[in-house]
Amino acid sequence: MEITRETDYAIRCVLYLCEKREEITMIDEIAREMEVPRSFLAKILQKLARASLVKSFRGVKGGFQLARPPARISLLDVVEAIEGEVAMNLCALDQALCGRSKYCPVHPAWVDIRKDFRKVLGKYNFEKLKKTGERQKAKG
Amino acid sequence: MEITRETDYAIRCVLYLCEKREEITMIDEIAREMEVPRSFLAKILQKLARASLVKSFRGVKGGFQLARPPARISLLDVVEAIEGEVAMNLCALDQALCGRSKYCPVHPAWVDIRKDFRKVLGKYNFEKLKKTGERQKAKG
DNA sequence: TTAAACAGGATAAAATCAGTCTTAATTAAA
DNA sequence: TTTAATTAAGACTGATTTTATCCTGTTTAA
Repeated sequence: MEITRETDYAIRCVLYLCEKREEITMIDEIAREMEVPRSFLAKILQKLARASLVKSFRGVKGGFQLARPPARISLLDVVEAIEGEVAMNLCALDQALCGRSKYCPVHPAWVDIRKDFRKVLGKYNFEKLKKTGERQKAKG
Repeated sequence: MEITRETDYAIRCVLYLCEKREEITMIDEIAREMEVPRSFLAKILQKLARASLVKSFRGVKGGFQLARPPARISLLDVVEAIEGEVAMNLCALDQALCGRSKYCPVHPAWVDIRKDFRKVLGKYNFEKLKKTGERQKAKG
């Protein structure tokens, strides 16, 4: 049921890149600032890049940059970039994975639940999260 | 993000006990009919009993029985009986588990998301699931 | 008293998670 | 054109969790 630590790291990472909006930021900096192991973070950024959430630049002065505005990146985007398609039960993704499929009374429920979960996670974009963070900080 | 196989077994098990409403059913029968390893199922039934979803009877003629009507057992009940409190991020359960708590802009989101997820899972009770199953069967 | 059932703890194999390491490939700048 | 800085990709590894099994003890109907 929980997201993995990897996903948690990924979220921190996107959050950091949101602050650095126009700049190209190196793995080392993100790793240091967000307290994520550097080599693990490298893998995570690769996944985020493959999902087109960040752009990568190789070579000297290389690094990473958000691929679109924070308002257009949701928690769902990040979770699915790292963990693959969200679903509480794999049978909700593919009927074939559900051995007991045909007469399983729970199957339609899992399909609906998956839809609801995706909607909930999709509601939170990083622009919104950033603002919440700023309000918190203001309150002390 | 996914429920474990254990939880999946638990759901099948409750489903089976729903059919047997007034009877006391032995582990062996449930295990055989629901295709769940017997010794694993024994553990699962213990958890369901501790969560007061089923009643257990020891000794000769012992077995298990639903502790309340199917309409009053939800998917949330079963998932939490097996996996503990539902949450995508542990920080949503306990501020203290969240090292970066105070200024983490995502924290309030996890708390909301947890609430939504619980609500969604709570919507499905076993009476409803049973009916869906019957409709499916009728359609062939 | 006995046999049939569940309770609970110890143990173990398999899978997944959370990383590390090494060897490319790329690129700005000397 | 060489070099140093940077990411890309895959192999590998240790720790943790999942998915069980087994054994001993307790309860209870007959």
